[in-house]
Amino acid sequence: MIDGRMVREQAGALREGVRRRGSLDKHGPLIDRAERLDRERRLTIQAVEERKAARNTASQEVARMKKAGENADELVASARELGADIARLETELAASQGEFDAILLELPNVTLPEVPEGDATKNVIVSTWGEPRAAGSVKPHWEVAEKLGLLDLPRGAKISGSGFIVYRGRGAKLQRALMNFSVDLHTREFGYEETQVPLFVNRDAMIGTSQLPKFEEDMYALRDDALFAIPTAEVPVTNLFREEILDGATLPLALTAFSACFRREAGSAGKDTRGLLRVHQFDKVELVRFSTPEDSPAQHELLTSHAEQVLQRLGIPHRRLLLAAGDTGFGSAKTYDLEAFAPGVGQWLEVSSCSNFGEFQARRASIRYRPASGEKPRFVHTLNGSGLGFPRTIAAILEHYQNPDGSVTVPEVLRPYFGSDVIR
RNA sequence: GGAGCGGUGGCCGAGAGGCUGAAGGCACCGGUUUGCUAAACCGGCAUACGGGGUCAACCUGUAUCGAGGGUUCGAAUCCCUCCCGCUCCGCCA
Repeated sequence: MIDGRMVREQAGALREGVRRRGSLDKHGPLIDRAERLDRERRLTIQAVEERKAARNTASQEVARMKKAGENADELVASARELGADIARLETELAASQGEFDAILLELPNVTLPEVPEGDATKNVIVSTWGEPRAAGSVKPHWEVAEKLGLLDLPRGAKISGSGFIVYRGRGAKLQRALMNFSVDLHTREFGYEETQVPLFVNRDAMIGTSQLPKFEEDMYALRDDALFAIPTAEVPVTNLFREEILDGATLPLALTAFSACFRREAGSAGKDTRGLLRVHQFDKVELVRFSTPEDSPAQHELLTSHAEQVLQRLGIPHRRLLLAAGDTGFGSAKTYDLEAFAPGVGQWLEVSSCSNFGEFQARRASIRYRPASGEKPRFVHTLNGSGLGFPRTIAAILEHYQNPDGSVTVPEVLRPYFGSDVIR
């Protein structure tokens, strides 16, 4: 969340931030309201604390008088009145403070200056890698997959619903090869610590990484246990250090996690949902980094390059997009999307989204670091990106590596993990 | 699921209605001293939010002893609910 102090000291920057996202109409009035609440809140704080100070001195005087054997009844009575006053003011304070806090949770992060303003049409293609095959020159992945027996979509729909994928045989194995290859790459070459984390997390964790309260309808929830299925391993991994103060010397921290991810995709029914394009449950390797504020822009480039490396080693043509403010995620200050080209469906598919959250998540989750012994704790910057999301990566492989006879060549780096060089 | 015990500052650990923002120790920082390392001694050492201010270092108020409520003039201390940990029993694997 943004710093509450910004409401008082930099309301203009906040307004400019939401304007660049194209949501001034929606968030502007919230900022106005927050400014009023902040003034109200501080006046009430003063009033409450004045009375508490008076009560504290009175209480001490009562203690003194009783010890001296004097009658303190009168003072006790007046202190009791103060207490009633305090209770009333505290109710007021809780109301304005509560509303103020709720607004803070609703306000998106302010994007960095280099992020273009406007909606997705203003996204910038930063770079392109590889030679995409002509759109429509090959069959869409679902046709190849069906012919080769890699996916069983009807049975997935039968046991869980559409958007729940059953991988079979070499389809399942391809996924496992992808997992082992990527985790090995990130741990061996790029220095990430491998983690395995819970797939269900509590509400505090979801708030910490800013999935909640805004996007509750997109989450699967186990209401009996007050747990949510994670939409990405970003949630458990980033929250690992919630309410902790890290030793500055350990930064930057780099963690990776392979996990299943669960998304209800409410509101996107029927949109790009064929085959592996948009599913409710999928596997992904996530990269998470924690850094100092000064270092986070460089860490962001580094993390994005790690995700890109996966695509390059796989030999899949792809491009990097700098998302415009309006297309940048709620909590992100800057996001690169990596898109792989899938010639069968003729589309660029988002396979990774690499974001620098600044201190937005760290503030919510209270993840701090001490720069050096004796110094004050500061919020870390959190970053994460997928490296990569598997269904769309598999879609890209099945299309890019498709041969005229309908077989699919296995990318070279996967062969040691997959066990053969072609799926036919 | 049942029973018992426990949760206090960066860490360990006292305290059992007012004298406790919290003894003592460790760690850490500054100083003195010994030719280096080490030791000894002295001093310092929480966070958040208000207010004031020649506004990053100063003064002042409030809150914080797992969380949230309650009793009281006053709660780390008493009561209730919840969370977490440990031990034992039961249940499931």
